[in-house]
Amino acid sequence: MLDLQYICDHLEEVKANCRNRGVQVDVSPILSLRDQRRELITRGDALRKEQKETSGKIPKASADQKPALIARGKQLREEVAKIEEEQKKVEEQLYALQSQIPNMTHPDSPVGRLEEDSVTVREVGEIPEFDFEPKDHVELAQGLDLIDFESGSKVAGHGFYYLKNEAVLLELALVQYAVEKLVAEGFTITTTPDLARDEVLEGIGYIPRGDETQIYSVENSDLSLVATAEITLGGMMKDEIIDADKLPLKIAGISHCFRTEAGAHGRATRGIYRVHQFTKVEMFGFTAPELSASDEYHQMILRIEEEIFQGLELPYRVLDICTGDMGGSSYRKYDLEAWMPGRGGYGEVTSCTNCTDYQARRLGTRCRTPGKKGTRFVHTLNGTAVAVTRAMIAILENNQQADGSVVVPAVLRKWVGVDRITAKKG
RNA sequence: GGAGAGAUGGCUGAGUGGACGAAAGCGCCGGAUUGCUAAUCCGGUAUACGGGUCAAACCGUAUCACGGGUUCGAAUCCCGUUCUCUCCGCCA
Repeated sequence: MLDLQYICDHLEEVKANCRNRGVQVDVSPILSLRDQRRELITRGDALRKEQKETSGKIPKASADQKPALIARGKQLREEVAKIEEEQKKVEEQLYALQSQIPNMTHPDSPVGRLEEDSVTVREVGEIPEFDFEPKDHVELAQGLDLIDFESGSKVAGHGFYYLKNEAVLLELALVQYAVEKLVAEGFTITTTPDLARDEVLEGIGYIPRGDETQIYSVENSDLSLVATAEITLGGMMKDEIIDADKLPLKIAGISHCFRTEAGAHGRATRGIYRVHQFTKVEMFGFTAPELSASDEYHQMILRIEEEIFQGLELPYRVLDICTGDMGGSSYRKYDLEAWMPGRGGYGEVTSCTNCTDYQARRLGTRCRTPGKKGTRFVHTLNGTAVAVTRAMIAILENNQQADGSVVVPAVLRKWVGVDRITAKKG
């Protein structure tokens, strides 16, 4: 969330930003709530001061002074309790309101509401020309016995699948390839929990429970299945103070991602484009709280994402995501969309976001500069290295041959073990 | 899952109802001193919130895992939660 003081001092900018983002929230009450909070704190502090003084006098007081002091102490206790309750209520309202306000936006982010308002920064790679009718990944997978949708549905329902045969090797290869790249880039790699506490989800900006939620939650617990390792990677530093000279922290994680995809019915539901579970290698960053630092990190993540797809020899474009299409935490966001012949268009394969201090404030992740007083909230960033299912679609569809076989990208062959995936005999 | 022990500042660790934001040591910062890769001595060294200020200084409040309770008063007593450790069970 945004800083309360910042919101109050920049009310018009915040309101304009909400409009650009397509977020409907009445920001106005925040000023009076802020003032109410301040007054309650001032009054509470004064009462607590008297309370301390009163109770401090009691041990030294004479026997006939004591009853009056104790009576006053009791009275003060009640008054303090009342004030504290009021303060709690006001702060809850403030928190609820603040949580609805999205992050401020990079001045260069395109303003718009729809996906189409995002701006293509560049297109890289050759879109393949086929001298035959190209298949989509579902048909290809069927011909090559790579994905078992029927068993997936039977066992877990629509949106689940079994990868089989070379598809399994391809998944492992993609993960290995991404990890190898990230290690070379100086990331600390992790495998993260696939579940996380609701408070961590909330800190990152997810709403774990409720009608519209994208999150699977575990009953009778405060745990939810993670939608991305962004949650668990960001959560690592919850309530931590990091030495500023250790920044940026470059951490990556492999996790499964679980999404209910509520409300997404009918939208690209074919195949493994939109599924309830997939494997992903995610980059995360904690940087110094300066835009120069987080911008630089953001560009680095984007470069790595591009290099990963260039290495796979897949055509893609980079989108500068418009104000209306980014999440609440985002200050700026780029997507990579790979060409997917089966859809006859581009499909999102990665995404990278600079959240500035928006997530850090709620997570309580700060940094301290040695020798300087105080702490500041760090900037956080996240980006996809490889989302396995999406990358697999792009590989299968772009690398398909007239005979239905699929050429394995050269960089993955050492793990897949073959140059080409062909139909099984028999 | 069962039994027990524990959680104190950057770290180690004392503190079992009032004089405790908290001893001591280490670390760190500043200074003094000594001809010697260092030692010694002195001083300082948390964070958040509110007020205050151009900015500081400063003032107040809170914080001894977290949340509640008892009490005039809680690091200290009681309850719950989380986490850590030890032993047992189970298990990959």
